[in-house]
Amino acid sequence: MPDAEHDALVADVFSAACASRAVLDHVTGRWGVLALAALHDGVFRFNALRRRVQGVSEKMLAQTLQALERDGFVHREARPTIPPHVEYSLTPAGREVAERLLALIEVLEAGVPAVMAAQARYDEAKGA
Amino acid sequence: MPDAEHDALVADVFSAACASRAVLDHVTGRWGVLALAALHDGVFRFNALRRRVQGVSEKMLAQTLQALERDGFVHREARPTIPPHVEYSLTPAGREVAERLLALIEVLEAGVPAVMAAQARYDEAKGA
DNA sequence: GCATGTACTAACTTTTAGAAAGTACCAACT
DNA sequence: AGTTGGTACTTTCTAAAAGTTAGTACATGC
Repeated sequence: MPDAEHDALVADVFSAACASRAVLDHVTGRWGVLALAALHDGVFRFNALRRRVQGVSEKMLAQTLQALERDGFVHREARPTIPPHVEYSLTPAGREVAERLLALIEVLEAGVPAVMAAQARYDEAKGA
Repeated sequence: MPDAEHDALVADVFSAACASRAVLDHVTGRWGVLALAALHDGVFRFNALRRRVQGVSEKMLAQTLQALERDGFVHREARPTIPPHVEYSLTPAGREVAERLLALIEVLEAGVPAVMAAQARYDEAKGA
C-alpha cells in the first residue's frame, strides 16, 4: 500500500484545490503536452511551432505558451524588431517535464495498434 | 499503401489526424491523468474513485473510464448484483502508461514551489 | 415505508475551445 | 503608389465540451 508514502508527499494532485492540479492542467492540457514536446527538439518561433503542432489555433498556442512561460517551463525571447521576432525554448525545469512527456508519448505511440485492436473488440462487444 | 514506414509515420502525435492524438487526449485529459494515476494504487469501485479524484463529476468520471476502457487501459469488472458492484483496475498497457504519468506527476509536484516563484516573478514583471 | 447507497444516464446550463478577422508595422513587388 | 505578404499576437463570435442537477432500478437498514 503506497498510500502512506503518497500522503507523506506534500503536494497532492488528487486534491482539487492543490496548486499542482493547475500546473498539471497546463502541462497535460491538449496543447501544453504538444508544445512542450515540440520545444524539446529545439528553439522555435511562434509560427514555426504552430506548423509543428498541427491543428492548434493561434489563440490557443499563444494562451498555452503564456501559461507555460508563467509557470517557468518555457522561455520567451522577443527581439523588438519589425517584423517581430520571438523565440521560444525550454527552461531547465521545462526540459525535465518534457522528458517525462516524451517517455509517455513514446509508450502511447508504440501502443497505438494495440489500442485500435482494443477499441475494435470493445465496439464489437457493445454492438453485438 | 499501408507498409511499415507508413504506419510509423501515422503514429505521430504532431499530426492532427493521427490516432495517437486521440489516445493522448484520453490519457492526458484533465480526468484521464488522475484516473490512471489513482488506479495505479489498486482496484477501485466507481464512487471510491470519485472520492479519490477530488472534483470530478459523475458524468465525467463515467465518460473518462469508458474511453480508457475502450482504449484498453482500464479493466471494468461488473458483478450483476444489487446494488451494483463494479471494480475498475489497470490493464498491463494501462500500468505502462500510469507509470509514466506518475513519473511526470512526481516531477510536477516536486516543482510546485519553483512554479509558484516563477509565477510571482512573471506577474510582477507584467504588473510593474 | 422512507431515506440511503450503488452505478450510471439524460437533460440542461455554463465554461471553454476554436474559427475568423483585426492590429501594427515594414519590405518587396507591380 | 498601392497591393501583397510576413511577423506575432488580440479580439470577437460561435460551436463544442465540461459541469450541474435530477432521475433510474433495486436492496438494505432504521
